[in-house]
Amino acid sequence: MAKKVSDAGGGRSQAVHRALKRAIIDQALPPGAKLPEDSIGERLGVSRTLVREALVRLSQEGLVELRPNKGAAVARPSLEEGRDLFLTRMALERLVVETLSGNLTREQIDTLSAHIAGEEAARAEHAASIRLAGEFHTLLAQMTNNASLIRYVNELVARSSLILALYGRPHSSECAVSEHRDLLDKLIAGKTEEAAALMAHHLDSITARALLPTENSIKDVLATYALAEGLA
Amino acid sequence: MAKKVSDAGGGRSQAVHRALKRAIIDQALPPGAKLPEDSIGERLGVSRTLVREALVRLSQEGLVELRPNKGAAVARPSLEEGRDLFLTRMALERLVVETLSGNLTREQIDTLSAHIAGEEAARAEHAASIRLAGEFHTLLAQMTNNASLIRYVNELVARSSLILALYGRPHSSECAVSEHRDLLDKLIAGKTEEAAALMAHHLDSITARALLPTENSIKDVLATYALAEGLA
DNA sequence: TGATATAAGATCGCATACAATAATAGAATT
DNA sequence: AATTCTATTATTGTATGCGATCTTATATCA
Repeated sequence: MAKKVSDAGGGRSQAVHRALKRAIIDQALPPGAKLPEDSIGERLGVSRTLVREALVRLSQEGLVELRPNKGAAVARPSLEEGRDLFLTRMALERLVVETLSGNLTREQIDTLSAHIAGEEAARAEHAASIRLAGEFHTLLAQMTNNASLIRYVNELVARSSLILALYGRPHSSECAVSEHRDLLDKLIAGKTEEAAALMAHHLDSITARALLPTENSIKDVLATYALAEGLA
Repeated sequence: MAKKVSDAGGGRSQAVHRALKRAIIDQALPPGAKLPEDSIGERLGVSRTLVREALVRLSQEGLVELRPNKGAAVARPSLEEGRDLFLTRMALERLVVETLSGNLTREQIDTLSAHIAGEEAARAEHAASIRLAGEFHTLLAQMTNNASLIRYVNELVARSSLILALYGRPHSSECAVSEHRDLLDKLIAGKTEEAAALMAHHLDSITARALLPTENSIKDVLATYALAEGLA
């Protein structure tokens, strides 16, 4: 039984997929970045075929755009798409919360606590902080053991990083870690409705920090001019 | 500008994807059916490459299973997956209802009414009836104009047909058409909570008709034996 | 000089070829 | 006859090649 050269498990196409996905989420490949099959394959040591397969998968996940005859690029979701995405996230994460509330095992609680601690520790590093914040949500989803739910939450969280990259404020640490802590407390206590409300508020804050500021800044700009013109 | 030979739009791979998807949903390709790349390609007049691409997409949608080195097959979701799927569907379709309630345009109402009429008309034909029932839900989702929501509802509705094929009762016309009618009425009237409740009940019925009967049938079988043995 | 046309290069769409793995059938052994 | 081993065949995994399409640079004309 000859050992495979070097395969992180599950076929080399999946490896390419994971590599690209990671690069996109970490914003090493920013929204809009061109993704030529040749160069990627060359860089990763695989043929265009496998890159293509990975790109198809990524496009299905909404992380890359596949423009016919014009090549693939990292997706640049519109503001409307961003809004819609967070609405959908809210519906699904409410289900997550409802499923988990009062049903967390000791082990799960420890895992989540440890993760939150990790978030607090990594507060300084911008890149890691973003990733960890997202992982908290996927971790919760994971614990529901609901395959569809897990898949969709994973996808939406991944795409959220694109939204934040495009429209998020530079300095905002996307998720207030304390909100994660509070949410966990409610989940442990089995206060389902309070937990759901917290999750809603939590996602709303993220949305507000990312999507609304654009509108606000317009208003701010106008306010400045209004003042200059003596218009209240 | 030479015209393309015959392409229903958007690349031939997508055409293969649509063809297979349709065949799966119509249950022409039942759950578990093997999907060899070259026979499909031969039949559809394309190379394995394109078939492969379509299969990858379908696997991402949860309609086919991609067993490494062992070929693709139409997915055979477990009962648990079925349960989870309908739970997730419920969360998303609740959002659909909330979004639409009281906001349907005259045109949309007409479209939906016409569709329901179509469902009533096709009540006899088993295959068409299944498809139309699903399309009612995707039609509703479409009207939200929420891209993520649309995609996920489409996916889940498609997969639902697999669940029903596997675990559904032979004669049950999956969706009671009257429930669609009632739901539409509530949506028009803007009675959001009632509409949501109706949708929940509607999906619950489907679940019950599909998932629970398996347990019931076991009981039925046991009942038969019980009778034969003079028990109960 | 600026705009348009045209040719060169890069990149994609798709088919095909070959290697690797699994499935199958047949022979040999017990 | 049943079972294991082996050879054959079918099917998948991946790379590569060629024609088509897009992109760009260069040249031509107003």
